[in-house]
Amino acid sequence: MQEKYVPAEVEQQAQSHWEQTDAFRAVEDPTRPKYYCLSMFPYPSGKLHMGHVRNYTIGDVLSRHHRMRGYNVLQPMGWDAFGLPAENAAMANAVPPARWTWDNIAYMKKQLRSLGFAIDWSRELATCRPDYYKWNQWLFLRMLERGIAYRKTQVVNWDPVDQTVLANEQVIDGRGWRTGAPVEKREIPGYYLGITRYAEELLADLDQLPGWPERVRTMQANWIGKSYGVRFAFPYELDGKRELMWVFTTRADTIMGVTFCAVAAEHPLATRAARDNPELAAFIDECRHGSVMEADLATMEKKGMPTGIFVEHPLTGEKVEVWVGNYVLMGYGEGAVMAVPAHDERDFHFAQKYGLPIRQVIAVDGETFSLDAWQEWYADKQRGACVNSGRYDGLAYEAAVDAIGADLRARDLGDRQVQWRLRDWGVSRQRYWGCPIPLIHCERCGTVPVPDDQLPVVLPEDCVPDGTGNPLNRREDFLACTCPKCGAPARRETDTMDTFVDSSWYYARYCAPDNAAAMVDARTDYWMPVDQYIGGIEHAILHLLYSRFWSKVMRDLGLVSYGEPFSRLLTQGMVLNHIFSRRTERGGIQYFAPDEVEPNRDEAGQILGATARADGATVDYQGVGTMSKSKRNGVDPQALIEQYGADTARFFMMFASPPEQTLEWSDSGVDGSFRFMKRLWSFGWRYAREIRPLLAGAAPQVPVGQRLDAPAAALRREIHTHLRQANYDFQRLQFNTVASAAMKMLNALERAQPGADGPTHARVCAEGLSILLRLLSPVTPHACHVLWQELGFGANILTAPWPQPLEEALVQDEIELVLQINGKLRGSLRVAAAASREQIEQAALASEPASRHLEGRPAKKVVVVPGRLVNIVA
RNA sequence: GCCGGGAUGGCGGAAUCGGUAGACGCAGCGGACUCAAAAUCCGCCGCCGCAAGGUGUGUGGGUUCGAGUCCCACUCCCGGCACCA
Repeated sequence: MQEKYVPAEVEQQAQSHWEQTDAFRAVEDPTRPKYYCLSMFPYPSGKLHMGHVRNYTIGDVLSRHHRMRGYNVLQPMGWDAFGLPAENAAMANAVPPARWTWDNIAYMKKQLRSLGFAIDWSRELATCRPDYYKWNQWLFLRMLERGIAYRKTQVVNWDPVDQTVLANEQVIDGRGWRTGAPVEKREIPGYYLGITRYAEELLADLDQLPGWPERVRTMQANWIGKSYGVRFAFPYELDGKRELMWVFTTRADTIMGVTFCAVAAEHPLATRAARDNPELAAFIDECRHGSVMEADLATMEKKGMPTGIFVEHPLTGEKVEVWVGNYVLMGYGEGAVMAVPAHDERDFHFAQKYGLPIRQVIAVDGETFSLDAWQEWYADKQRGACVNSGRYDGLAYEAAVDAIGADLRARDLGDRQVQWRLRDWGVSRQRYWGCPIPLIHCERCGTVPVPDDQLPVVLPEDCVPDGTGNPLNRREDFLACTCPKCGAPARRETDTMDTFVDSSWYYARYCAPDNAAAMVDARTDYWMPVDQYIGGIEHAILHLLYSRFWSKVMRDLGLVSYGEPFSRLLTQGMVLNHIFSRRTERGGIQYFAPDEVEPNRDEAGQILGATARADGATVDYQGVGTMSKSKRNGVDPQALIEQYGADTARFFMMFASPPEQTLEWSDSGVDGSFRFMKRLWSFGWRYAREIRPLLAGAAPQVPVGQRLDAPAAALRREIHTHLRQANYDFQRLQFNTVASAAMKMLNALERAQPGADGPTHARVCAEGLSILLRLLSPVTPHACHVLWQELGFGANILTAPWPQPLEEALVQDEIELVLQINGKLRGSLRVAAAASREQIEQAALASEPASRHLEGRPAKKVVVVPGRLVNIVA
């Protein structure tokens, strides 16, 4: 051991020890409690970013902590290796996505290793490897056999210039990111997975996930969106035929207030009406432009046009005009809605805009209905009762819906129905860098599944996308095949799967990564479900919901025994950084890394804009946002690791804020963490020279019943108090205060002057240091490993028992209480720890501040909070 | 727009069940050591005030002996919105 703290040497020593002893290989062992600790696997974007460091440090702290508490821990790692950024990189650099991806994986793996994570690398997987995605294909075919996977049309963003499908991310203000051309909506066929079949179970099982944050369960429940309503039809006669226009509503109680209906631009009624109405045809064409994103649809201007077609109100027979509305979606519900402008905000604004009638049918006592403004109470179905509704007048929401539902059913025009917001999962992507969908198109036999013994359908790895569609469409060697049914020449499907498929079951594959014959095996039963899953809050809905769905499908196929894959979930807050961008000449968007620009700030230091260092021209400031490859605002932790070492980087990430909170990145503050590491090291150095010799080889625990003088007892009490706090914080996953507790322990040990005070103090000090090193070892494992060994605490800190606070060390004779008068702090009170309420009251009333403030008057009331404070109400 | 979350000194954050607001750090200021600097160590450090004291947890109300914490109304910021991952 040397006096100076040199992180590179310390970390090298610890890491080679772990490697030589294969310390983190996880072996199934039914005699020990298992702990499967999983961090969300990274997309290999190029370099680790701070979000990764945060995520994987949290996972590593938990893994190492549980290991010391006696669990058989599995902490694997892999790569979410398919996806769009690889295609973008390919376009920019003319490198095949496969090559780019594997280079990134190699670099990022080196970075992960340098951070010293306790990962079982023997289980590493990458979703772009055929031995992994073979099982995506295999399970897809099983779903197809059972009708869980099926084909229907989907609406996509279409770039008319590049002649390609765009991801939502590639649409900026309704235009293609590369071409700047207005995006069109286009309907194309695709495959869907029937997640809605599991809606009821996905919703109900949220109650069985107490280890998940409440907010995530709420978000999922709202996303699944179970609602009770009525599906009913408006009859109409057109071209001599009697037809029905179906709608769904959760507000059937307002049915007598319907003054018009609205249908999607793609609705058959709209198509029919446009046949001899060029103006309407033009409007429908206009609706084809713009984005398919819900956020855009919700915020865009609501427009409409009458079709001239009238339908009949199902209860009154009254004529109701049908409009085409750009806000009605064909793919959601029936593609048609009833409009009750008096009691629906969107309908209200639409009616005002186009001068349509508004008919009040709900009244609330004491509230005045007005046509001038939308008011909140209109929408509250728990208040009010029907008016202007004939035989339904006076009925409240539930009763009105019941009566109206019954009347519709009697006429065969509708019934009560449960509706879900959740839609089936569209998994087809018109992209190259993904898992091929294992289907063959035969002229004679139609679409034919690839037989199991021909799996996997291997993706050729040498394509270079150029932005003009899927290059697989031009790969004859991939396309050409024979029909498995009839043997005739046939064509392969070129659509690939959504990358959410890859990430929906990787956690199960880690348990049996080398099984070439099956997707999962008995080892999966040992490790699953994941005991602790850790990942960004941005995955709170989609990834987690898809994984839950996939698990239930695998369970129903008899592949696994669990129905929920993740027992406990920690959603870490995002690491944010400033975002700078600029419009390109073609109307696209270009992002700048924060170190490529010089920010302009106002007097308060707020960033207003910036200039690019490269060309000195202005750049727009977009505020802070999540660190991402596409926005180019990630911070590479490499510099941090090289300058300070992995332990400091890890410690700082944990210390900076609690895991669930968002973290706005800033370099300052790392110095403090490095200073702490240096102080820890030099205290270890001093211990080795001054303190340890006083112990004469004795164990570093204070013997039970050992009498200590007051300063030694105080030091020991402080160490054990911080330990008790830290253990509590570990249990509630608040690691920033664990780091604080470690700092407080070191402060206490340094203050105590242990060497100068003889063997008793040395003993307390040795015990304190042994607690500190064990407490800290999950966070800064390298330095703790070396110090533990060099200072003679034991051979290997990984197998040391987790420290527990001792009652004997915590007892106090006297405690200090806060003294308040009328709720304001006026002093303090020292009392015996065992003092009764009466004794405390008397001591408080007799105190100097009490007599000063009471001036002889009797106190109205004295509030005593045991162990905390006394409040005298004057 | 809808769903979920957040806001505490110059900065990151602490405060466990409604009980001392600002723990632990960063930055800053003052001092020691040094020829000097770096490193290290000691002290000070919410705001107003000479002080006594007052005031203070995004804003405005409320409940309570006592509110960062509970209730009502709002503002701003972040995440998600189904093809970024």
